[in-house]
Amino acid sequence: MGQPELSGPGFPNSPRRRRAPKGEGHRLRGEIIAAASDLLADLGDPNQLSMRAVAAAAGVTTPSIYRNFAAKQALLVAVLETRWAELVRVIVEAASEVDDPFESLRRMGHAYLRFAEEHPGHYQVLFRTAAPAGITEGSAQHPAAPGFVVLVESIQRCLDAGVRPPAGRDSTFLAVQVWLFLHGLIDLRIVQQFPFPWPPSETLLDAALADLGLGTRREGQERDQ
Amino acid sequence: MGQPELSGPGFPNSPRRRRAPKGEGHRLRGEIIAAASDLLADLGDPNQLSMRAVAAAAGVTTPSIYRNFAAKQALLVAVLETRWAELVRVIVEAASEVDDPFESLRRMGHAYLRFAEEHPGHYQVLFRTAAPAGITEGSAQHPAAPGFVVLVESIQRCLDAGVRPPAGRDSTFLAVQVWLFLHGLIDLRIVQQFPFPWPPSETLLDAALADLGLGTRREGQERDQ
DNA sequence: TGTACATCAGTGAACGCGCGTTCACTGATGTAC
DNA sequence: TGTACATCAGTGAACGCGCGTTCACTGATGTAC
Repeated sequence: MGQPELSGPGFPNSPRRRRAPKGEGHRLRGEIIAAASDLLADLGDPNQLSMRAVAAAAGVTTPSIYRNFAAKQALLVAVLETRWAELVRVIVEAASEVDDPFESLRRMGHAYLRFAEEHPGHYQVLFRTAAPAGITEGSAQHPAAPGFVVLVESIQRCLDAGVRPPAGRDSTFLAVQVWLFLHGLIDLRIVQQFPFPWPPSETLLDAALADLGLGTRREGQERDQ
Repeated sequence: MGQPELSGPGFPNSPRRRRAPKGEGHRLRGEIIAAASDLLADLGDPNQLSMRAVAAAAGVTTPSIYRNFAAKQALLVAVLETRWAELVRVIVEAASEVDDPFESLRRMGHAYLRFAEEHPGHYQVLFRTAAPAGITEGSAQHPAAPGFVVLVESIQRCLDAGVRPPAGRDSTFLAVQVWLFLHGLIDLRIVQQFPFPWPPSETLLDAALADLGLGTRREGQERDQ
């Protein structure tokens, strides 16, 4: 019982999409980005994303996409920008939840983990797609830059609180260490789903922070010089 | 001047491949694996590898591949097996170069880094391709297993030498930490070529080992209990 | 030593498919009179 | 208020391409006699 759902463009009796008022054709643009983003969340690979699938998900025929995006690459760039903004927003929010710099850093890391767990396809796409056109070697203009800056600042606040890091490490070096560890964990465990009896992600992250002297210690503090 | 090189199957005047003696058709099998492996070293993505390209690189027409491999997937599995074996071989060799457990561990890590730097496409493929058929959740049968075991043993030797690791960590946990860090570094820096002013890889690795109490220290040792 | 024949490694052509993209078209929306 | 017309968001059909795979075939290798 229940007809298979044959509707949308391309199917018999498909109702034509109600066309947008003049000058507001760009409304569809947002819907296309959202549709492509949703599909990428599952696929995790831009090569697997077809313009036909995006069109179908947006409830539109394929050529309609080309009114809003010159080519597939342009659509991908637009999706990437929204996903980067989302990731940065999530970790900045998490970091500003509390005042204690160590707890703040910890929450950032956990938020980063959670983003990857909840949207593995997006995490993959963020790092696996060539940087948007116009962004070259310098890291300053990369959409990841604001997020990394927040991490460095968060660690600097811990250092300012009196932590003595291992010899010769500044906040940038420590940020790189934290980021690499988190990325390795996410990529192997969540993205590649490498079969392995992994310890809990939170345990691993907290251990890594503790090893760098950035853990949230409740006793035996050596934070004061 | 100089004719464009039009030779090989499919081109005019192409010399037919000299056929192998009877019963030795499997000789071609090895050449196909080698050709596919070479191509993957550059591509880093099995989806980008075409059977036509493999055939051309092996100096043979496409259908010839199907005498040796039932399908593309079977060829990929065969390539993966050779690449995993190579990676394990390289790190085992590096670890056995010296007796000192700390220096041995350090050399393993550097060998792992070097493999990824020299064959980024292969490193990518090892972790990005679904495990060969028949290998499921248990990690024991995964081709990476022997390599990981060597890492755990190497770290255990350091612990046996008297190192006190951070509270409650055993050699397996420490091995996971080292591996995740290395993988994160390799994936972001070498595979994804993420634009960033990276510190030298060796510096990062040595710092990570030192943080875990596994560094090669020349003075101020606290290894003895 | 010579000839007829079976084997099977490798070939050339073609299959059906999904892809990104293009094109001429349709018809609701909005405006001019 | 009513009608003719311009605009342009969205459509349906098709393009050329590269892909994995299949098929009937070719012809050198090796063997039987």
